[in-house]
Amino acid sequence: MFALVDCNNFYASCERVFQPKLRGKPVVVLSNNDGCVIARSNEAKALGIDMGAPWHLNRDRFKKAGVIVRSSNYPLYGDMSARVMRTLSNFTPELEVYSIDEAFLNLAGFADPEAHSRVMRATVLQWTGIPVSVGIAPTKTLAKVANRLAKKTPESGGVLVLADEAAQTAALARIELTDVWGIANRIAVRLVEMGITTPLELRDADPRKIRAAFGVVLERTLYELRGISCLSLEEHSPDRKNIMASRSFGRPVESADEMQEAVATYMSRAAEKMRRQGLVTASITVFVNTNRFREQDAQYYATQTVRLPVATADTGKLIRAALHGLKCIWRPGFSYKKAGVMCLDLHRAENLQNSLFHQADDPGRVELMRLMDGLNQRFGRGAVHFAATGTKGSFAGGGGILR
DNA sequence: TCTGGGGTCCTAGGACCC
DNA sequence: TCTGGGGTCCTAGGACCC
Repeated sequence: MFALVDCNNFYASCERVFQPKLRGKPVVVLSNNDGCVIARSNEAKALGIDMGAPWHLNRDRFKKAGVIVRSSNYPLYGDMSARVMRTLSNFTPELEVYSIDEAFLNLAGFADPEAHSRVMRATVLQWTGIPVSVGIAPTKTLAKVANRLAKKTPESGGVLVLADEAAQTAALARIELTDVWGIANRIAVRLVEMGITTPLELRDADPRKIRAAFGVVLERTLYELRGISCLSLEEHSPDRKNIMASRSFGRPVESADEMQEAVATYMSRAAEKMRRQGLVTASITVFVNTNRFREQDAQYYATQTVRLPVATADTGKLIRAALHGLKCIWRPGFSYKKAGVMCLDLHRAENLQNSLFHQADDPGRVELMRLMDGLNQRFGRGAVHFAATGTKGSFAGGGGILR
């Protein structure tokens, strides 16, 4: 049995923990630059406020309705998330932190998963102040369905189990195609064109047809809806494959100096993230965009990928590379709205020696190779392993004999 | 009439998630 | 004037290899 624990209206709930006067009131949290709505309390949802609603188009309406507005505070949400996850880990041997406000739990072996989950839910509320909902089912996709219904059904007390096929069928009859995990608008439209208009019809469709039309991902969803588990719990999150740092600007940027400053800032933020995860990058991409909402303006989007001679997380080197990339794509005369950097080709820092000495004529490389050859001749091929960190164009590192 | 049969790697684009 | 910021996976097609 899987349980999906999802924090209710997470960012809005975090704001409430420290400002009790917000309880019972419509609260929304805004994105960066107060651009648009990214979280709503139940009271705000009841007023018909949409996710993603642009703030500047709704300011007056919110004011009239007495909506309380907060700018987002990500350090707070990250901290609250860690507290919730720590609390959950007391209730299961296996926990997958799926997002900032969601976790999958393995509840196999618990005699009464529902009772267990009710205690867990009460404990999270008591210890952190965050209300959560719990959906329990034999597959992750059905646990998502159960969670959604737990939120929609006040009588459930925030915990809902879909153990048998009868319960699952009744549950699937209550939701739309796009409520199913993995189905968004585009796929829903194509499914409807095929005559599949509800989650139940998808569950009971021919898996081969679904695979032929949509691929293996949706085929898995179909089986998961039947209660056949295709997605397992992933306790240890694998290394990131990309790290991005980007922002929309509050006002359009037109000067190259200002843009350089922004790109340097994003690059150093990305480098910090990378070091925290023990990673280094062998290439970075810089991108700039004009404002896509201003259709009357000339549009320009550009990216430039810069390959690094040496994989690194060194902020100074990365900023120099990013600024070089920016120079290649900078076109004066445009009003830029957004920019960012992305680190690709990530490696674990401890495996750095593989990417560090790309350049055959690097004096550090030459010296290292000579050393390694000598040692490998004495101790056998592959006997010597070097861990190195690159700084200032040369190398510093240590080696060890593996066998 | 006949025109190998596999592989891998890379990139771009499309779709999804929170 | 003002419309978020991150991520993942899959597929198709081309280059290239033996």
